[in-house]
Amino acid sequence: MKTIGKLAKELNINVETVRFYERKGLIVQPLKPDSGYRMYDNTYANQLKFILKAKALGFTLDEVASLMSMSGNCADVESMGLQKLMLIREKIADLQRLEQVIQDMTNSCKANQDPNSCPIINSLS
Amino acid sequence: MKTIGKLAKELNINVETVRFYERKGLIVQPLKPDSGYRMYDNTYANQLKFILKAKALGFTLDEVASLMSMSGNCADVESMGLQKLMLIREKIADLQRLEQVIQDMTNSCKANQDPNSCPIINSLS
DNA sequence: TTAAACTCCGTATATAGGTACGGAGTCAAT
DNA sequence: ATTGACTCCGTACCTATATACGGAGTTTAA
Repeated sequence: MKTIGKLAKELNINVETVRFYERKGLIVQPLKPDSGYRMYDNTYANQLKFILKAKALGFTLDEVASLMSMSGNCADVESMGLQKLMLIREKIADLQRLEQVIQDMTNSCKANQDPNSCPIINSLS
Repeated sequence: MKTIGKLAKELNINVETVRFYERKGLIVQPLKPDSGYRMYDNTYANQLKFILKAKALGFTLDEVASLMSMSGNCADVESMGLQKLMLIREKIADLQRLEQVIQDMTNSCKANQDPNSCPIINSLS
């Protein structure tokens, strides 16, 4: 059993973040003995690690809450994963289009002879 | 010369957005005759189109302000474009790694026989 | 035993890029 | 002349994800 400070330090996150996740309903408020201090056991650490990993995969906190409430129903979880996958692929495609446009622009800058007329500015104007 | 409402409609943006860009310093407040109404000429429409195009390319409003203040100095503009290009490429690489991870996860869901144990949840736990 | 460190709670602040509101004044069409 | 649409301004609100603050109570270590 550890206080919120120890827990946060162990997970390398902020104390306020733990309380924030509690307010968001991602974790439940743990028992608070006489002192009024929250006391956490390892199941809390594991839940928080789950949250952090899912977040790192690009799931929003609301989505993390959903994942946690699915209690392992594989079809539901897979469906959410596939949905996220589609979004990721769309984002990649968008960024690749953007990459092409900006690369073309900067290339025409390189080819440009007149330093006071910029092809990028011109193509935006 | 048109009022803010006509201008906004022409550009398919919100009146409040025009005022917001003014507050941000992206455009200057135009002359206001007796009525107190802002009156815009075409140079404003062109400036706003510039802003909208640059925004669509992923430049932040602060960056757009910089671009506009460079007054066509091509080297500076090119440098900002290259910087943006690097960021875009990093984002693409990040997303592609993510894509791989989530795809592997959902694939192992498909291969999973037990509907009450989910490989995704397990790998997050 | 006392001082430092920690925790409590509610609320405010931050980012980016807007959107919404409300009361008062103005313009345009009938 | 009136009514509806438009504009003014300042300010509050929105999303998402936290972080910061302040005053009061608690624990811990020297």
